[in-house]
Amino acid sequence: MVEDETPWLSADELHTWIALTAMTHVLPAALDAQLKRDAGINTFEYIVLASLSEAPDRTLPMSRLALLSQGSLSRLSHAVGRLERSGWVVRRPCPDDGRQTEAHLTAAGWRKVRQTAPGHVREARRLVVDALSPTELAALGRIARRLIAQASPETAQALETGL
Amino acid sequence: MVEDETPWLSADELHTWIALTAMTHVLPAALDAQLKRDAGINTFEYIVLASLSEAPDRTLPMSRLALLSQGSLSRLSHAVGRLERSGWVVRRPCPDDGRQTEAHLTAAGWRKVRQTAPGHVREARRLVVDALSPTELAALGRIARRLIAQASPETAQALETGL
DNA sequence: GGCAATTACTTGAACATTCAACTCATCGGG
DNA sequence: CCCGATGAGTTGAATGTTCAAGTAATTGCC
Repeated sequence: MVEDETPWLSADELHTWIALTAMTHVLPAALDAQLKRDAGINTFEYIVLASLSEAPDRTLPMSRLALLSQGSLSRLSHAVGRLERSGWVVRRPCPDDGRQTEAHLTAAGWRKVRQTAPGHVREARRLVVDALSPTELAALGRIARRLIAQASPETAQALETGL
Repeated sequence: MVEDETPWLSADELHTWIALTAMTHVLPAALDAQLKRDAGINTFEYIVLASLSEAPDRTLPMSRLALLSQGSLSRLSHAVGRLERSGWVVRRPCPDDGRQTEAHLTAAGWRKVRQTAPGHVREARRLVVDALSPTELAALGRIARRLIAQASPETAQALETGL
């Protein structure tokens, strides 16, 4: 605990800071609410389903899925458990490597994604993409990538490569 | 469910969207981790303590505190319960209105805030305020307020007035 | 070629948040 | 002045997330 200058924020900085924290709270909550209301799943589960739907053979090993969905393996394991109980995903041992488990999107899961995606994208447009000018949207993207690099270099790395 | 054009995102829009969602995930997580590590409390509890510390007599009715901290009354009630068990807050009936409960920051709670705030602000600077140019920061503030207005008009309203 | 790490996951308990139900106080007609 | 509606808050169960511990397969190295 070094005894340095108190690094308090200026009025302007504070104003922005408050808006930023409110945004990081309100935006995910709105997306989550839309998904729960219209599809009965939360954002994380949606991302899992969507990631699988875009994978070759609609199948991914759990560890790769955890990277794509930006969640811990434990969180993913619980979530896939729920999705499995709903009949949207099945788990099976990976042929190549006995340690790995692969998650596969079922036909019902595929239908679920197809049904759910449009509403979700519509909400993303309404809340963000169409609410800003193209210039602002691009600026937001640059700023977001900068902040991610600062807060979580691993995530920044994953975004650059893993797309 | 209207059968309109599929409203999918362009590559650029998608790129920005992914960065934005990653940011709204990674930034709160980093702040939360710092507080848990250094102070043993989560962000919500910190905001509650900080709000009380700036209130007249370091006291606020629960409902006002819920507004300031942007949480439900139930969430607040549970959180204040924890803070009370730690000895940082006490609850007492409000003299004017028997329905209300006021939360008051104890001396220990005041010390806790004083100890915790500098590290939190330092992290806020490191992750955001000092990571962007003043121009970018201002732009981020404007954009954030716009998105809040879109996703949660009540919150936008609260930010304008309730500061 | 055996065994100590490491990798890939799962599990269950602890914790936080939400949701619905409930209590208690006050307000506003009739 | 009483009684239904509203407001303020609490509570407990259900759900989701994290955390620590555990299992099973595989790699590396001596």
